[in-house]
Amino acid sequence: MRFAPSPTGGLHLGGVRTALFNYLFAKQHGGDFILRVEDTDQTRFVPGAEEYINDCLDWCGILPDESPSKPAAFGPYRQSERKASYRRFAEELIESGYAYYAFDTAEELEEQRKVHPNFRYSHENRLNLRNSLSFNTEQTNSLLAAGTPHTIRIKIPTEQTVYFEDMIRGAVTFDTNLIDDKVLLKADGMPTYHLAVVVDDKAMEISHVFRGEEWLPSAPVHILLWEYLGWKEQMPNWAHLPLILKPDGKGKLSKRDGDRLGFPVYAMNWTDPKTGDLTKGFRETGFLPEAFVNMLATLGWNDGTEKELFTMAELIAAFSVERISKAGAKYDFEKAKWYNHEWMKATPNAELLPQVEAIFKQHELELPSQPYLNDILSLVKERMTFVEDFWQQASFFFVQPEELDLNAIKGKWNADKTAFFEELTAEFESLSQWNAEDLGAFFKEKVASSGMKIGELMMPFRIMLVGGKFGPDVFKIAELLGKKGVIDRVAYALGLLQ
RNA sequence: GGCCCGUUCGUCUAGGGGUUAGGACGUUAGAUUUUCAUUCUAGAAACAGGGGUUCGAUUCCCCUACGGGCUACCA
Repeated sequence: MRFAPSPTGGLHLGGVRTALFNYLFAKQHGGDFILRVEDTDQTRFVPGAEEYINDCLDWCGILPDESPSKPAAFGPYRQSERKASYRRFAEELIESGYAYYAFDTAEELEEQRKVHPNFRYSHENRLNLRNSLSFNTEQTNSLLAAGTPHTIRIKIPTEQTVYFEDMIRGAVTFDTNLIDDKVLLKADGMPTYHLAVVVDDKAMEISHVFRGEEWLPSAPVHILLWEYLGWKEQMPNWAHLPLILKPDGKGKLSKRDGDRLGFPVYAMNWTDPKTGDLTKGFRETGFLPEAFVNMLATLGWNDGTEKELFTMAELIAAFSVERISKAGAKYDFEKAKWYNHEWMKATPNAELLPQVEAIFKQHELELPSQPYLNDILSLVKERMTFVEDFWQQASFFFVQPEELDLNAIKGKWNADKTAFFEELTAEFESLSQWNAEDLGAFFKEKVASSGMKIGELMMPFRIMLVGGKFGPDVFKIAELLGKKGVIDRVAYALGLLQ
């Protein structure tokens, strides 16, 4: 068995999900995994896209089979390199009466659409248009001999019902009277997607096609093509996946929605080589690949239990195409963040540390020692949704805050409090133990003997160390900051309070 | 307009002829944390509508409505 995710899979959330489902299915059934990259239209082909898609899938942990049973000869194919082959099959269809040459220019057809708003190139009007069905053999041959630009169109039959069994939707039927004669080969000699998928899937011996629901209406054309080319027996199974929709409003999720609503829609940063526009990726937004994959897999699929957190191995074991839902899903970035938070907590520090260290580079700071960093990460990890949050949560450990939120304490400040902190730090000097527990006990004892309330002194202490009303346990912070750090910060704050 | 696909809390979904219609995100309240966040507990919140079939429909069938997709020499 071989599997092929949709052609542009990798760029967009939906595309990555298609590839993921494809991968899970292939892993379960022992199939090779092929990434099918198609560049049917050279003007649309984007340099670097193929490598980018591979990098995205690699980051997600979706990897082509390392030892495919039939490697080189089985693609992935570049359509621009296989022009002759597509032409040959298109002409074969003409010979067998399933297709025809069409000489109408794009402009002529456009004109038709202006006059007849519901214009379709079909059995209803094909004999009134300029093609090898309405012309006699002589006319056609002379046009061909003169090198007249032309397309090749499929001749859709009348009065037939195309039926197929979709792995997700079950029986789907189409009335051929309502299907138009799609272009198979364009005037420039390149195939359209319709011809290309069929020819390539045959050549690659694809057994299962996973693609988005937007392809459902063209499925009958593909099925007819498999039949007319004489390959009916080898036709793959189809699975049309539900679409991922905009969180608000209407329609499919697009990369513009991400920009507009402030979340990524691509797996990784992508810079369009033509426009230079950057589209932000989940990786660069701070998502862990495990969380990204988990979030994608549970968008439109579940295992029937209440389990929501899955590793890749668990997904491979639990996945089934039948349990993919049929309806489109509005994308919810809040839930995506929750997945990342859960995975952040589940990921060992050692794996997070390299990314945390990168933050120090960004801020051009000297890297603290690993054990120290590790302790701090443990302390703030569960408060973080993204690795980037580390800075917001813990930067005060490494940089003494210059701006302190003094407003919170200034109003009630008095000489007694100044005295309290001066004495406190003096006594710190002689403390032999320096850990959160002892510090807390010492602090409380000291407060009690001062006659003041603990609530009046805890907050000032926190603000002196952290700079604001946030952060983990004060004494934990004090412990990690070290004796000298604490004494310095209290002195600094006292100076500001004078 | 035509065709195809779909429709359970705001969102993602479980369920499936007889259920207190379950979970998660979000939200609200309370507890913990003498901060903030986390965490915990509790609450509000859904079967699109109408016809059948049936003793009984959220579940099966039909219609309508709504949503989405496609309707290019784009994929």
